Amino acid sequence: MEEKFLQEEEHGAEKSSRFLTKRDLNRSLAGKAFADFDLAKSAGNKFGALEKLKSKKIIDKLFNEGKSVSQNGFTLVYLIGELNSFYPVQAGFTVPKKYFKHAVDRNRIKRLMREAYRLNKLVVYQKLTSSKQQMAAMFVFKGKVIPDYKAVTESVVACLNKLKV
RNA sequence: GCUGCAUGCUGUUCUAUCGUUCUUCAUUUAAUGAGGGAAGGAAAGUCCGGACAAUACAGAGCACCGCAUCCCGAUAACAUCGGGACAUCCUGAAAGAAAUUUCGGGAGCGAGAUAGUGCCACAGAAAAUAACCGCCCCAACUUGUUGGGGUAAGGGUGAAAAUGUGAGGUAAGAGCUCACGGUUUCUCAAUGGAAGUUGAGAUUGGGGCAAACCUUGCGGAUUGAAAGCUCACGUAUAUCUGACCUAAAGCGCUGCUCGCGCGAUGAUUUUGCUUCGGCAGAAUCGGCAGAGGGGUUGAGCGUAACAGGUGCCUGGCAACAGGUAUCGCAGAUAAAUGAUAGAUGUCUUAAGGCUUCGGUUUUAAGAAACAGAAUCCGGCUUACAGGCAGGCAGCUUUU
RNA sequence: GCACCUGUAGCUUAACUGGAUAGAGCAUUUGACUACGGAUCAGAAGGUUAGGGGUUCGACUCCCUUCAGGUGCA
Repeated sequence: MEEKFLQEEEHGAEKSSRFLTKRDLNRSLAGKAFADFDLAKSAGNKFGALEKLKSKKIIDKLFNEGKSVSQNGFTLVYLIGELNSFYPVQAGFTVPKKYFKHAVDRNRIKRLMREAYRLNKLVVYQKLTSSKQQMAAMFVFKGKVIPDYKAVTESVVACLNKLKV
């Protein structure tokens, strides 16, 4: 089941290759060689576009079939499977509109979560690389008050450690 | 000087480390390096007006929706903006016996109540063809009652009672008459660029509500960037059921109506040729309702150069316009513009030093709002810590 | 982003074309009945009609505005 959407992506990529742009080039190249992923070479504190979870298909699949762990109001939804990316993990961050009406507050929490993930993602990368697996992940904040950076870091690290990979 | 109110402007700055996004160049083939750009006055609400895009469009009437004092101007346009005027409302002072008027300040989100319909609870005789009590006249007799009539001065009810006050007049009363006011409409004169204002004269007797229906005037084609264009993928006008129509069913012209047009020698789509007038070929063709099944939901463009910003000059009371110089100023899409640490400016509090008692300075602690672009502009509305500016009101001090 | 709808007691809802004290059911609470509880009977409390402003003599109702909640889109 996990291999299906990868095949579809490759299928589409080949057929549309006449209309490729720079962005498409990155995508097709990244998709071809997860097996060559070198932790030492690509690792670091960066968090580029290819490490972000953007495909609507995968996100739908993630919320339908994924498992979750939670800590202090932070929920991490994840799904082991193959991605169309070079990296072992693609991650996204979201805050529901229910408890935070203003876009400023939602953006602030997402930024804090992204920063915490960026600085602490190596643990997961090492695990997944050693077991040759890929994972889609989505962090959801369900609390009612805006947390500070310290609390966010603690909770995100706790979530990552709880993962059973 | 302090406090409060509304208005306008402003909306701390910098360094280091680690990062995000767009873009240019280089190395070169996937990433790395270097340079540059990266939220607001409201980016918000989506309340108006446009640009832009697609679709539609011979025509008339009706319906529907929106706007609404008047004048002059501004603007691409607006329900917007600037300047002025009036109705109306609030408030202070003065005059008068009173109605009311005059002057000052503030608001002013406002078409028509003699086109028609409707509504005005309770109370009250009566809520819009006013007679309950009262007042007056006449008649009758049982001599204080009944009947007929006149009367809107007085009573009380109410949000509102039929033009206010005074005098004449009368059987009693009444704009019935007069004076002074106010209301409606008109004429003349002065003044002003105009709306209007002021004065004189004539006329008038009609409660309120149109943010009730409505009438009048003006305006409005519909849908919104999830528009739309290109590419890729895919493609079904399948099939079944129901009632109906059988050359008029229907289709088109804005939703409806009228009217008109088309309706198989036809219509629509499409291919080839062409002397661009057409010619030839192919495919499809009654619609309605329901059931039922299938596919896509990726990429690029639109998309960042303009009713553009800033400075200066000119015109204008101003909104704004013209000229000139200069600048290029976000472009994401599960959605970039951040995190940490430190310094700095502002304010508050506490302690200390100096002082010409107005302040100034050092240290420590704390505070800093409303809020995040999503096609783009012009407005409106709402939110907003602190600071600045001029204005108004109150209190206090000095002269 | 665009278009639209709805707010009445704790909950579910009435209130006519503006007219007065905003009415009911469930829940809550007090008392009665019972040995106790339930059911039943009698009573009570609970409303900024989402907030603010306006029109009107008078507003849940009409108009404007803000807030909250919800719906739809190729």
